[in-house]
Amino acid sequence: MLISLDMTGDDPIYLQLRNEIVLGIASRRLQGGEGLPSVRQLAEDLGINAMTVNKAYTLLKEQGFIEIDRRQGAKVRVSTEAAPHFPGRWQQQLALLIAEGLARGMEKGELMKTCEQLFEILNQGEKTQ
Amino acid sequence: MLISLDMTGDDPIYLQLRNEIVLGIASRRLQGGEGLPSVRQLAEDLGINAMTVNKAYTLLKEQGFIEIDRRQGAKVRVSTEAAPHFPGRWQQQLALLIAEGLARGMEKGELMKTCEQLFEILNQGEKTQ
Amino acid sequence: MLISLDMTGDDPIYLQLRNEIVLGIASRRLQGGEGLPSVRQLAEDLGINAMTVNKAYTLLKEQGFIEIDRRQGAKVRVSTEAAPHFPGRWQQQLALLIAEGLARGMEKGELMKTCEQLFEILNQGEKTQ
Amino acid sequence: MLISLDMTGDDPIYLQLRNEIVLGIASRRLQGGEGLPSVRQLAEDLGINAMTVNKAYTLLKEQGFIEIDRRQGAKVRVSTEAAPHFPGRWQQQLALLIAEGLARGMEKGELMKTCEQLFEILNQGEKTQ
DNA sequence: GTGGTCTAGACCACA
DNA sequence: GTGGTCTAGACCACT
Repeated sequence: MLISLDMTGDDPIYLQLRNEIVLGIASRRLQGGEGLPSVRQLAEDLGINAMTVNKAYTLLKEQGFIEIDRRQGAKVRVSTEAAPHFPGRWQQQLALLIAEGLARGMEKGELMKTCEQLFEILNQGEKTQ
Repeated sequence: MLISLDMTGDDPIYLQLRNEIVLGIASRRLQGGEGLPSVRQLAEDLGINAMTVNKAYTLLKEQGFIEIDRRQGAKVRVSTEAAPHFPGRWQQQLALLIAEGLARGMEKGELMKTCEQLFEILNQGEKTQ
Repeated sequence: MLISLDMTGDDPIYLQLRNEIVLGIASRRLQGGEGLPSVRQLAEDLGINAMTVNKAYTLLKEQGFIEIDRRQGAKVRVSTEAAPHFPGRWQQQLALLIAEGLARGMEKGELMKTCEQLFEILNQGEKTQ
Repeated sequence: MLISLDMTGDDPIYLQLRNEIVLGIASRRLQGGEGLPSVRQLAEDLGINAMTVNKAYTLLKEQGFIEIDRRQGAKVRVSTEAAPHFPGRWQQQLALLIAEGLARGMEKGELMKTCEQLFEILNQGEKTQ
């Protein structure tokens, strides 16, 4: 799976990495149960600090996207049960994005169509960026 | 319009303020053409520094949500035709949120329903948080 | 002659007005010796404060573009002899603009062509904005 | 690279600093990819506040002249392909300067020669002021 | 180490 | 009155 990071952008690297992995899981390029590269391996491949990768993995674990086994390394979580402090923050962010569209005069149909398209693209395992 | 800020959270105050105003515009609690409080006034009301409010206003101006008139202060932009560097970043963020839902096993219907509900709540001018 | 002002933009109104008049002189929509509207008249036409117009006229007089006669009002200066503190500042600003082009990788031919086109457009008395 | 600021003039310091850096890039005193001093370092060297330097850097970043890397600080952008909201404003300013020349009776040849000279001076990496 | 954010208080340009 | 700029000093996030 290709991971692209922008070192000069405003977003912290560990967040970019976390987001890329979430996108990978959603598009099933990363299957449930599939193992992730080790922290050191991935750090070397991406040319970044191991602590940065570790931070991304820890975040993903806290948010319920992956599981970390000290012996087997990290792997994508299979079934998704409860996820810590998920819905509130997520809905809040989604509401903000929708508000931005509304504030710019976006119609309901236009918004729903965009959401549906993005969903389909991800669900078919194609790459969005 | 009530504005609530979390001074202890991780999100910068100027961003929270910017977001609250965007939500206000989307929900029409702030009408197009309506004047916003002056930088100093709002800073005093919220108990924050004027430069912080200034930063939020400047950001909103750059993103096309408000206009700043040297004589009358800031006011909500009426017709939001021009949207500087909008769609790319916005779609990217939306795709990420949808991916988070997908990665947690959310169904398409569930997602679309959530989006629609959020849209309706905002469009009816009710408060979301 | 049409004068368009942007009340919400970043540039001060008196400067916008000064610039519009300079453009008018350059394109000969305002002929040498031609009288300008009185301060009060122009202020009323444009819907701005008379002091703002006065400031623009004073600036134009200081820079040698117009002459102000207390009895006859303001009129475009006919022959252009010496102009106070002109060349230094003007060359400096021109150098900065050219530098911006260079810093963005603009070629010499591209730059010269742009300058020539702008010159011709103005010299033919057509409107540029 | 020497940077001279006029603390008593009308131009904001952050703008003067921004302009000096643009001139430096255009004249290749600052090479593409070259690192700029850190915000604090430059502020101390110039005897100004760090936030003022920060504002100049942020502006240069938004206008595509430099990149800011959280790890290595700011550096001159190598390939300047993307130029956010560049041409319109730039042409407008250039047209105004040319109009000032025209309104003072400057001939076409004189203007073109001046532009060419300024271009060559910058392109040869010599200092203009 | 880096840049990003925030504060309290000041002065200035504009209208 | 408005926003724009600047200062000195502080704390935080990221790497």
